[in-house]
Amino acid sequence: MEKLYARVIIDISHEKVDRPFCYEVPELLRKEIEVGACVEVPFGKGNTLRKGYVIELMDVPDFDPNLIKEIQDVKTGVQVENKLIKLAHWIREEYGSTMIQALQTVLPVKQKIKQKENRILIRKCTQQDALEMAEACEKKHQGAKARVLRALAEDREISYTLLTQKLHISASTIQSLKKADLIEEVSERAYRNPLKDSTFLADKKVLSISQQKVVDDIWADYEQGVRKTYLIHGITGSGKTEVYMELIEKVVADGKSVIMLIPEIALTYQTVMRFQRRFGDRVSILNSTLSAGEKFDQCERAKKGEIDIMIGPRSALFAPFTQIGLILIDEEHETTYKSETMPKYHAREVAEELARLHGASVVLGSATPSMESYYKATVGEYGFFTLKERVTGGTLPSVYIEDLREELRKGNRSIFSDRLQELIRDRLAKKEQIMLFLNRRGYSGFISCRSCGHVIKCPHCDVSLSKHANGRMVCHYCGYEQPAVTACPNCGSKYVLGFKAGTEKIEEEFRRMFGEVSILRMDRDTTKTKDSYEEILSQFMEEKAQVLIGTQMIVKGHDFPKVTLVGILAADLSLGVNDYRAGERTFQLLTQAAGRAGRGVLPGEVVIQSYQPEHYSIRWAAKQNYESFYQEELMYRSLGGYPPIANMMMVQIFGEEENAGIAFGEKMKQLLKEFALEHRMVIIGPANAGIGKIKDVYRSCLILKHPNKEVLKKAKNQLEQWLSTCETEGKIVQFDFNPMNAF
DNA sequence: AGCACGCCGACT
DNA sequence: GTCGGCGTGCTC
Repeated sequence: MEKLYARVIIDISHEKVDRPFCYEVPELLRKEIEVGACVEVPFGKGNTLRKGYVIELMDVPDFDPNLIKEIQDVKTGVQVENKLIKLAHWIREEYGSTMIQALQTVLPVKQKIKQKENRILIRKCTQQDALEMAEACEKKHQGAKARVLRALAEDREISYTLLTQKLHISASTIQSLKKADLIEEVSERAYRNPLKDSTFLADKKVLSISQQKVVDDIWADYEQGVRKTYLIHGITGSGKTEVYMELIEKVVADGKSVIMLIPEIALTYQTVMRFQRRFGDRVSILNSTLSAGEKFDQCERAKKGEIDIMIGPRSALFAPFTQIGLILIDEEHETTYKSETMPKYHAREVAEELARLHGASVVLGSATPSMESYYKATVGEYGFFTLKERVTGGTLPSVYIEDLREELRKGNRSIFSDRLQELIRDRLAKKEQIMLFLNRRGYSGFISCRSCGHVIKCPHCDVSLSKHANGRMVCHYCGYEQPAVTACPNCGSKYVLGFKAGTEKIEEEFRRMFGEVSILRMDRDTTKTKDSYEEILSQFMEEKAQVLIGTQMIVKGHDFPKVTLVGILAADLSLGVNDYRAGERTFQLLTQAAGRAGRGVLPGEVVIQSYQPEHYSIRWAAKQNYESFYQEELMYRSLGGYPPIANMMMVQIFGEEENAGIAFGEKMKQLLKEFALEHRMVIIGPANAGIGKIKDVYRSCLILKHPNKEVLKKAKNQLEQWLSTCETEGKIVQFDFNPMNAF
């Protein structure tokens, strides 16, 4: 029989060994060994037995066969790591990446900090003895030992890192001191809980009939052992969160854990407190503001079963629970659920695979579901529920669409249409709040020459520089900065003008037209520090300002009862981009923005300004009609061969030299020629990316399209195979299935 | 992490 | 010469 080999990662927490080793799988253990299995292997010179995990199985060894050792034993019993490694393997296959990359996304930051910070060495003798020993060592020219002893004479305890890094002490020195019984090592661990203890007030709300129906239906399936994915399409304010909480409670009572994904931006103090009030200290959060140590602690707590519910962004999927019963994804259409680094996985798809591994259900919720999910719901692949009533009360706002071309014809050259101006004056007089939203991706206030049209670009990126309030010109992709130019570098003309960053310009215009009003501005400039985002929102909530001007970030899930007017200043700026999701994104943003008005008792009005008011995304968003938008968008998607009807795979090529990426892409195209012909797979490109260069790295891409994702995965495997053998000359290739953003 | 190997200064 | 501390590098 053919021999079988396994790649094993050794479970010792050190980056250096964080790579696979090849072992032979003995005949006897063949049945028990699978990807994710925990094994015992002889390691190192002394062949000491160590714990490791199988990350891949193969027939051909990737190491000198004479030196390969055999796996000693398999540890049975399912550990958390088992499922996570299986999941990593699936991710690797599904999205294309190295196994190491997949493991790094799935396994909680390989301890690393676990001990290093807490490993402490303690002196086991008196201060006097230590000093004497140090002197003795110095006489014997044992400098390293002496340094340790002198340091320990000062303080009885010293951290391991301080010793090894600042005093240049090697492990062997510490080892010999330990043998001499002069020092002792302790590692202590104290949990840091990011959530402050709070009073446990189970304020359970009574569900509406339609909310209760959703819970009952899903729970009926659950009790019968049916596990599938459900989509809840509920308008803003329809009380999806109450439904989630009810389901969580039931699943937790069943002894299973729950993972709830929330877009990072919506993971605010209020949201967390709401769950904490209901579930007390059995709930934990994971987010980017947590330190690595805190994140690790939360994972440890999950592993030990101290918590049942983990809330967080897409990475929370990898919380080490042994038995997951339910995975919730709120605002499931959000693009942040797609990873932007390798492996470029989609949290929704990974959640479904993870649920399959655990025998769990998945519940997706959104006011504007993604095309993918809605499609699956309508064809019956997902369980489907709709929540149409606002439980919070409040009426849906009246929406007006204003044609900006018409305004221009009338001679209105300001950024505010006549109707918007009129309504702004009205609200200012009534002392009600206003939100102005600028739908502008990249928000760059670019600088150009009025005389020759030359646009000033970043020398490292294929992007125009933006003018900042401090007068300098900045690149938002690489951080490059230079003083503002006074003359055009191309023609020497003095008429170089910077268009101010969108929101800044609006604030200026607003003040010019409506006088001194308290205005808050929210964009990437004003939210640089960690808390500034919440800071601005709470100031607005407390009515410290009457107007809030911002980009997309202001439209996400916040309730401001006093807001009665929402102005969307240029609804179509995101439509122009060459991106098949532009229509969907515009619809979502407009719907969300419109949903901000009239959340309280006061009725709201929304003004959508646009240069193409006839565009279906804008028309249907104004009518808050998801279903009609979906039908029309689906038609365009199917015409263009885009998801959810078909699948696409983008092969992204990064390289140091200009045009080399295109040539390389051409090679890949040739390689796939036969396969493409056989499977009727469409290949588009290679072409330069929309942004051709970022941080001095040139970008190009190749696009593959096919109705069946499996065909694309096969093409990906062929390319991966080829890439592993050929000389890439420093070029990096990444795969992105059904990309979310223009490349 | 642990072990071997090899370098370099000190001492029989 | 050789003994022993100490840093370095490898582990399938």
